[in-house]
Amino acid sequence: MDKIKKIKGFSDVFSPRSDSYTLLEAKARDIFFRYGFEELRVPILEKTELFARSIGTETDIVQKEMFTFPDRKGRSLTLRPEATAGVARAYIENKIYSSRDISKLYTIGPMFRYERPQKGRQRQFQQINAEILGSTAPETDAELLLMLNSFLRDAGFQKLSLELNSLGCPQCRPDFLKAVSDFLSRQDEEALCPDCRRRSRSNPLRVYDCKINTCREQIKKGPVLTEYLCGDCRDHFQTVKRLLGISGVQYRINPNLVRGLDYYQRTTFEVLSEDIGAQSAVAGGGRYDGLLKDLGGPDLPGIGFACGMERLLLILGEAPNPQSDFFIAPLSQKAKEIGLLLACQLRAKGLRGDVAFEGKSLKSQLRQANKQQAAACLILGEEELTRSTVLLKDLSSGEQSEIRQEDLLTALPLSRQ
RNA sequence: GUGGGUGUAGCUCAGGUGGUAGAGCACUUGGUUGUGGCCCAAGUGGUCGCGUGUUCAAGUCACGUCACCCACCCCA
Repeated sequence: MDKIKKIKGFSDVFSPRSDSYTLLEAKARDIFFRYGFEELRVPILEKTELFARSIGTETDIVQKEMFTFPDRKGRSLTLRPEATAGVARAYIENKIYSSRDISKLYTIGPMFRYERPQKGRQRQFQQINAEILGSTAPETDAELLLMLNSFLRDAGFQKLSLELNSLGCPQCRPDFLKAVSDFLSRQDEEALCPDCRRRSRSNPLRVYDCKINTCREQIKKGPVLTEYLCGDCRDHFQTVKRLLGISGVQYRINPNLVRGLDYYQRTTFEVLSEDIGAQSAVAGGGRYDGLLKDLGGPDLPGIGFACGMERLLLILGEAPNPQSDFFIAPLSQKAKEIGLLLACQLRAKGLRGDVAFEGKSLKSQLRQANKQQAAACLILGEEELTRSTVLLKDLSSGEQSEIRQEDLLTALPLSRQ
């Protein structure tokens, strides 16, 4: 029989890696709670049209990166490639806006993109998402970034950098796009790389993001986005920058920061790490004021970010194995019963530990206890049973003493505090 | 979708010019009729990714195929 193997780009996560996820999630929940956010759980499967309409039919994500398939009745479904579309859909469908002006929502879970896997990129990956719906105030942008910053710092990330840009709005961006197109069409085609020649027609803004030196030289002479921002966008961007400044958040303006989802406007940002390979963005997001309306909802604004857990954990490295408080080594059949009952009592008091039921020698049981890094081994032999005691061996000092079973709890050394 | 790299024990890897497999770690047991970590000894464990070909003989050579990794692209 052939073994069934997992599919490309998916992974099985065992402890201690799985513990790292839990810990990171817990930190996010704690910070987000303090910022007044509420958790929203949305489906991971949606109608394909939702993503096509929100992310944009011409984007790479929709064109070639989605897990899309027909259901049993022939309707096209897609495993979500990002969270915002589903959150927006849920917000509209449940008319959340009718009972409150502002909604602060977060959601944590798996996303799916059909890409070639590499370091920091798998086909199923875990994201932490936060969205603020219903406010155009630049203070909202700043607050969201402050929260992201606070979460990342709390989780222990030091060397990350924040890049910021404004993409303008439907009033001013068309002028800029036209200027870019005009500029590119006036350039010598030979000066651009083949990709950029294609981009200059399909998605001119992307040319600004090209890493080829000759393209960079060319685009340096091109129109600058910030000079095309309308008054409102300029003020908005200015305020966001000022608020970040007075809050002590370090950031860098990156006028070439173009994001791959069509719904973004005005504020966009990415958080980058230098230490995790080519896929360096650990978080990213921006404002999407037109999205809800485009999805058939009310004309309300929104802003949000997504945080890639695998990429963050790449920086954090391996978590230590969890330790336990006790390991019970019974030396007879009867002792296994007593051991089971004692373990149950200790666990009821909040301690963690195992009982060995395999009937192995004391020597191998102690080896096992040591391997598990248990703080103490409780030996239950014939002599102990007749006296209703246990032999308590402290595994770090090696000292042991015989104590009464009812005194166990107070006598145990603790592995963790 | 396009490149490049790697597939040998549970893990990390050795195996000049072809002669059907090794180390370290891990695991099990023993060295102590009931005592871990260090040490010592023995033991378990391999269709050498898979297939075809060349050959008396293939882990080693050729072709194909699959998987994984890294990068491009794109993004969390």
